[in-house]
Amino acid sequence: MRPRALGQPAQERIWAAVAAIPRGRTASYGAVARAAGLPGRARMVGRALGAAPAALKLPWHRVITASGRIAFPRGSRLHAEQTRRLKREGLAVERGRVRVAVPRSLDALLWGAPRW
DNA sequence: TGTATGACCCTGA
DNA sequence: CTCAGGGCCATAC
Repeated sequence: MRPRALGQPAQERIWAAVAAIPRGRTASYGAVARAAGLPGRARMVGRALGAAPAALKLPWHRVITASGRIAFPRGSRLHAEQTRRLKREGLAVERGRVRVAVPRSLDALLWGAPRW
């Protein structure tokens, strides 16, 4: 028996939750954890993303911290990469902080931001 | 077996 | 807004 890292099911639920984040929207690590049935385990989300096979093509860039910031250190390669991808989806990113560029509806205004 | 380390979060000061 | 403290838990050493 091969030691299952992190517990297969949990990791896969996290991947599924991330895959479900709509384009142009974001979700916090904690929100993804809750959506995956793992409340309080936000750290596991980052770990699962790092371990995710590239073939899954997950929208990992749509996952940010609860405070609306990019989790990677400023100046790091991944920080730049995530910023680029978010901007390409129409989101405004300034100093590592993500802001809704253009709210498309009242719903977006009321329900926008991190939660989903 | 024990300690350290994070793609985190929440509360309080 | 920042900072510290405590919680979380799979991994690495």
